[in-house]
Amino acid sequence: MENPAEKKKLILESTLELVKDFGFHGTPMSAVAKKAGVAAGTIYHYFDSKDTLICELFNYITGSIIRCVFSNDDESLPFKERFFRVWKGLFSFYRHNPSVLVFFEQFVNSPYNKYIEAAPQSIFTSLNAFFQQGITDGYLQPVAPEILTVLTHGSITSTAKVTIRGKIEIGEPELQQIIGILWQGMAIK
Amino acid sequence: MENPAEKKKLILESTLELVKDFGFHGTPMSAVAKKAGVAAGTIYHYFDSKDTLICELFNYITGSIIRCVFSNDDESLPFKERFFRVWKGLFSFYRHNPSVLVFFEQFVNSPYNKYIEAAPQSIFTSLNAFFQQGITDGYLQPVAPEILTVLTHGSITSTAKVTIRGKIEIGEPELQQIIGILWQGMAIK
Amino acid sequence: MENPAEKKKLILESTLELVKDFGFHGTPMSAVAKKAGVAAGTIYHYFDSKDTLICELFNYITGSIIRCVFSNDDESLPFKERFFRVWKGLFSFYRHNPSVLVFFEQFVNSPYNKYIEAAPQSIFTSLNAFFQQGITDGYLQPVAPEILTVLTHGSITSTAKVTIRGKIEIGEPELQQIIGILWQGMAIK
Amino acid sequence: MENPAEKKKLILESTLELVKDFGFHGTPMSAVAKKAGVAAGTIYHYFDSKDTLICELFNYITGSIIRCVFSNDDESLPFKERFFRVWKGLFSFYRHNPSVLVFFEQFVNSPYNKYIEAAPQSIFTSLNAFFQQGITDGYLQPVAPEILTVLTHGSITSTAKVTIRGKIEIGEPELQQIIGILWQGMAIK
DNA sequence: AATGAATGAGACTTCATTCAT
DNA sequence: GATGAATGAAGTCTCATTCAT
Repeated sequence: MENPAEKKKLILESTLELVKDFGFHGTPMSAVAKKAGVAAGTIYHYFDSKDTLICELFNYITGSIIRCVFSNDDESLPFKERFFRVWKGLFSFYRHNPSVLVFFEQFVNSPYNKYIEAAPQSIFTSLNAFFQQGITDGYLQPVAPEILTVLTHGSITSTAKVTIRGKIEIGEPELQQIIGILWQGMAIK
Repeated sequence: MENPAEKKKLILESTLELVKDFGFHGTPMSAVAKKAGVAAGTIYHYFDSKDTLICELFNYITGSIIRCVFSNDDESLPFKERFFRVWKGLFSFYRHNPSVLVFFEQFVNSPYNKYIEAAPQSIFTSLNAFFQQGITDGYLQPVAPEILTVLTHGSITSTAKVTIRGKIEIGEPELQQIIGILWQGMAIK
Repeated sequence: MENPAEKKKLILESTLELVKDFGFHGTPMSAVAKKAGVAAGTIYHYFDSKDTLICELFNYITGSIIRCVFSNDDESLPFKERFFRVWKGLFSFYRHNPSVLVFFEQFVNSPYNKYIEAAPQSIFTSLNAFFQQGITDGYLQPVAPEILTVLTHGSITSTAKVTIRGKIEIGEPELQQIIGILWQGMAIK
Repeated sequence: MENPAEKKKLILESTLELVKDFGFHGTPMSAVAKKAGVAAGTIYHYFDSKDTLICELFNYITGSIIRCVFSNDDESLPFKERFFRVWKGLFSFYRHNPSVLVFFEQFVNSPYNKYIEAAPQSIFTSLNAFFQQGITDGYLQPVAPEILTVLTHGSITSTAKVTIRGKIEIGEPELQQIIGILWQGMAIK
């Protein structure tokens, strides 16, 4: 924790956990400070304001989500398998990092979303590229890749949320059904 | 505005608009009062607290969403057409009532969601019944109807959100593509 | 309750009960209205303000206390017995009407006490006269009657309070001891 | 004022003065802050709530009253003189610290009194011990010491209150009379 | 860099009082 | 006379932010 970068990360992670449980407004800076084990004033050495902290946290988790997508993709595999792997990889990431999913959803549905424009990177950009390639290579129907991105990401987050809440039992067979429905609708033939 | 029920509705609608633009915490009771044209104290004749107001508003919009689903369905039509009509009806409703969509998403992704259990009605219940019937009647694949509900509602809200934000141009052809993808994946044959 | 005087009394009694349990500030006019079974506005037909209500209630209970003192006195009895009867009568009254005692003590120890000057009657006036007579008739030591009044009333309220709170067991023998101590100290010989 | 303990004390003393003049509800936190020369929010670093502040203030003045009793007692003196000294010491303390007396009386006669059970110390405990010793050593009549405590404390506060209000002229001779009455009633012989 | 006491604007809420019915 | 919805001033309390140490 002596490393400044480490301390900044510690503050971000603490905020992430708290926002999951209590929301933006249920998370005072004092609570972040306490969870991170630093003084309230210290946070302001790393972030200009609470809003800045929230926005930087969004960029931080966006990076982790994008890395997840890339780490699960393998261009040498058949495209159908790539699609299944990417879907399941991102689903698994959200399922096991519910605080990321909850924060992401809170952020994009809140007034903060106006800052998304300014974000240096986007989950959707990388997924768009993935689908563009699938279309170009003749595996997917020729629709706007943005549409496939939205449908896919929406299905992942929706499924992850019901799974996390435990309202529906989602096992491996159900996942196969869900991805299969999407694939069948999106694929050529 | 003379009718007490009207005034309560007026407060709910005012809150809905403000939450769309400013979020829960960006919407002080004083702003609700001002927009509704009542004194701050008056709100407390109709709602015990801000939390109560928020939760009642959730039930209020849930009712309007459910009515939308029912009003667009017509059991005498072919199931495929019913699916398209319900999807487009709900999409259209969200698209033209963005404050409902934004509030709904903020609510379910916030700590308030723990009060959903206690809600008297649910959007998902009515969609579940719709899909159960499609499965029973042999039009849809035999997967859990809850899964079809989640996928369908997720696709509607995701599409509505990108449409509202204007990032992607979504016209009638694109809608047909999107619903077509889902239908092709979900339908038998 | 149809009689206006009855309704005024009803409001006073309702206030008395509530103040015992919740104090002045813990007793909103709305609670008084509810307990009295009238509308909030109705109270203002009988009392100008909450302060007026509180002060009139003080006068109201002062009257009941004074009547208690007089009703227990009997000038034909020996003075010692009169003293014992008055003491026990007032003690018994407070003990069985704790709301009167609590209200009285709250009132005299609060900033309202500045209105006592304007009160039309006083408990102390009648007790002063009682003791003056005892002094004049040679039964009590020649000290200022106000002093005897204060000592006596203080002993009654103090004893009543500990009795009501149940912290000390006060039975008939203890009462005899207490009054005996006072009498022995105050009486001649 | 640099010492944190000093600032806490400053807030307590400010509250004490204000409550004397305006009562609990006549003393907003903003007034306490102003009198103490701190910001409103600062009070909440030292006390969880207004109720906590009031209760801690009760404990604070209880401590000062108990110290007064002890500082005026001297076990080497004859018991009668000890009694006179303790009575006059406490009387003098209340007389010159009317805010303590007024606060104490307001507190014990208010709904706050339910918190007295939880108080770490009590005036009555120390007086009880004093009287128990007087009984054991054969100077006082064999009645429950709690009774003597109640009578004595009641006589002190009653006398102090009339003195403070200036309604009766209480000089040294009158004090002697009052304590004499009590002593004569309580003492053996 | 780090601390955390202090600030004070502003949030939620209460409630004495009014007044149209 | 009676009602009770409506008012809005004022109260308690929170919390993002600052700054002397």
